[in-house]
Amino acid sequence: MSLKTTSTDRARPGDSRMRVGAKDVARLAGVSTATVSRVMNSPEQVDPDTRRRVTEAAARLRYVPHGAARSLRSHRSKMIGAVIPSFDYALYARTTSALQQRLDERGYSLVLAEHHYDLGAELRVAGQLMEHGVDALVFVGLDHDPNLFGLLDDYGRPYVLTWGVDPYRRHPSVGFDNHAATYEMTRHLLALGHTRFGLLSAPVDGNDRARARGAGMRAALAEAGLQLDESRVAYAPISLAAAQAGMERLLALPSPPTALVATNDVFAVGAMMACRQAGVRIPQDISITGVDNTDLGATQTPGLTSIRTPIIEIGVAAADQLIARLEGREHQDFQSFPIEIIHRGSTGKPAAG
Amino acid sequence: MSLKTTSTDRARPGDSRMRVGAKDVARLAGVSTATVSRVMNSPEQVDPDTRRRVTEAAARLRYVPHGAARSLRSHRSKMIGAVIPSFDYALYARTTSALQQRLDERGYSLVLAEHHYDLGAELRVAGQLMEHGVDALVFVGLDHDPNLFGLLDDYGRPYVLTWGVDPYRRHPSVGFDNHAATYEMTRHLLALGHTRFGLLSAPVDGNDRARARGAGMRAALAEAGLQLDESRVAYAPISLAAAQAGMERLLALPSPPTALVATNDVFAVGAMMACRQAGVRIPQDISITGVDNTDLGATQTPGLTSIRTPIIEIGVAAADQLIARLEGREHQDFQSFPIEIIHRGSTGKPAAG
DNA sequence: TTGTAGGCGTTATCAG
DNA sequence: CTGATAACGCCTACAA
Repeated sequence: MSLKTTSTDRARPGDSRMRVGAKDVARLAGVSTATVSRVMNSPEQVDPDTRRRVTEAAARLRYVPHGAARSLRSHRSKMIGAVIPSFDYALYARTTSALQQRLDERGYSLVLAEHHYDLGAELRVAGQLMEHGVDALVFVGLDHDPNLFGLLDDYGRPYVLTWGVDPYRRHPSVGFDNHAATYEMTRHLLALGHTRFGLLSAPVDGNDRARARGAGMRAALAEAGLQLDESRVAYAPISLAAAQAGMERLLALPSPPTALVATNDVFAVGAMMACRQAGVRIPQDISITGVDNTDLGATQTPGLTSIRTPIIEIGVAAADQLIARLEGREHQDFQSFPIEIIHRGSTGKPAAG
Repeated sequence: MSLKTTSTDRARPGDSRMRVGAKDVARLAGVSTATVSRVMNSPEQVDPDTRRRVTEAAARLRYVPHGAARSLRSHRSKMIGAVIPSFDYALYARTTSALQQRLDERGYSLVLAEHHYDLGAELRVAGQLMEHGVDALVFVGLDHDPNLFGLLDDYGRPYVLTWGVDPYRRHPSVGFDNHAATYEMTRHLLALGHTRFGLLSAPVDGNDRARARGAGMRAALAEAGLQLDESRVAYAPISLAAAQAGMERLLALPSPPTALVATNDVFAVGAMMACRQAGVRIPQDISITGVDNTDLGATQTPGLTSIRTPIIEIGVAAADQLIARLEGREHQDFQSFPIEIIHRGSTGKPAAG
């Protein structure tokens, strides 16, 4: 049995463990609870003098409204749910940070869940967020368990997909063109004269971003009459060590690539490490490119050529869209932000011969 | 009387906008709502056959319990709140990720807020989390607005401070010895023969970690009969650019440091960039050390000597402690994890003469 | 093992 | 502009 002070002690003076409720504020201010509620939710409807009395009483008692009761009655929780692959990954962390800041400015809180690239887990945690009564939901990517959309439909509240724009316009989404990112990058490498390409990618299953990025590269190659040799493709979960291991395999090939496209900066830096250890010079022996333009890549020697993606913009736009929808204001269901190659020292012409 | 569409109506196209409630499940399973509730919350009290019927009915109707109603009645929301400085910062993101994973395993969700190093904002968002009815709270660091603890006391629910251990044992806390981190690092640099030290630190106001790390360095120097020249100290907000600017100032001094202690890896890498641009060689001209042993530092050339801090352990321990307290199980209020120097190429003996 | 019934604290409705 | 009152959907005694 617990030795904790029990709630029966609350009768004792000075040990008032009772929660302060609207009723207490109402009594102190000499009004009804309805008026207290109005002061909290639509102050303009209340006489300034009454309002002041209530505000003071609330402050004096340190009244904190009971969110659950409010949600139950009003069907609004002032919470937004977000399900992301992992925020032990700089990108999603930054987007999520932007999202949270924007929500906070508008008086919303963020309930966050990860799924670690398991779409079944994503479905499960999305259900938990609905259980908590979030007013709207944010997801990453376009690939999801088919049941997710049924669940969302039942739930009947706004949601938005991020980091990609649904080409079929079935689901509101904000992001950028993942396909174009690697397409442009590959064009850049082709222009430098490369013909032997390698690809370091995240597993594409359930990951539309990785899939689109791989496709973008292949499209650019096809336009140049080239085809990606599948033996020069390595898949790895997003971690430096895994990327490094994948790159070691590519370097050990009889004729390794002279240009490596990594689908994100973490992979690119892992590849750089493998090159350093193997004595392969960048960019003299191999050019390496990333996507997302993170600090990790920018601070390498040489600096990593990468694609700047709208990491912050996505978070802000997602927040703005959802809040606009919740408040019945105008909004855009689909938004695609521009991207841009950032040239640094990790790319160059292939070695002659 | 309820006007809810019954389960037979739900096939009707387009009209099923009514939320499915326990009542609907009860009707379909031929039991009372009390039994539905029992199946959800204490299944072992229900006859296996009844349980199965209810479970099936719930699945069929895709019943999602209404968390707000549950919270209101049961005083448990199954949500844990965390307030962190920023998760656009790899460290806190990783700790938070570990925290979230652990909570998820135990059936809790995470409500997250940032304060961007503003203790007033921290107090405010903590109040919001309480409003949402979180069952417990996690904070970063030992420095907080004095009113925060009053608020927490009113709230009467568990909380834990992280990334430091309260020396006075006033507040449950899990972390490590920030003072020791830079103390050990400075000893290492002293042993290499350095005497002219620089410090690159976060602003110490309201940031006990930064303060303790600065103090640890000064303590080691004092033991060696040295004193840190305040002109060789630069303060910067946590960003590469700010750190770089701070380091540029130190490098421009008449006699710049031969050893730089940065209070975290981001600062150290910013300093490295400033050195590269200024043509200052690492470690021949200057040794640089970080704290936290992040990928960012590990992948630099040369690799950054840093202190491994218990980033993951803190998150797991915080989750475990709070859940144990919520469930009335045994737990440790105070936990300090070990740290360790990771030697890489960024440190060496000072140039002769 | 299961059902009945009341209320958690707030807000929406309606009347004054 | 303000007050009285009835839900919101669930859980928990208590009774059967």
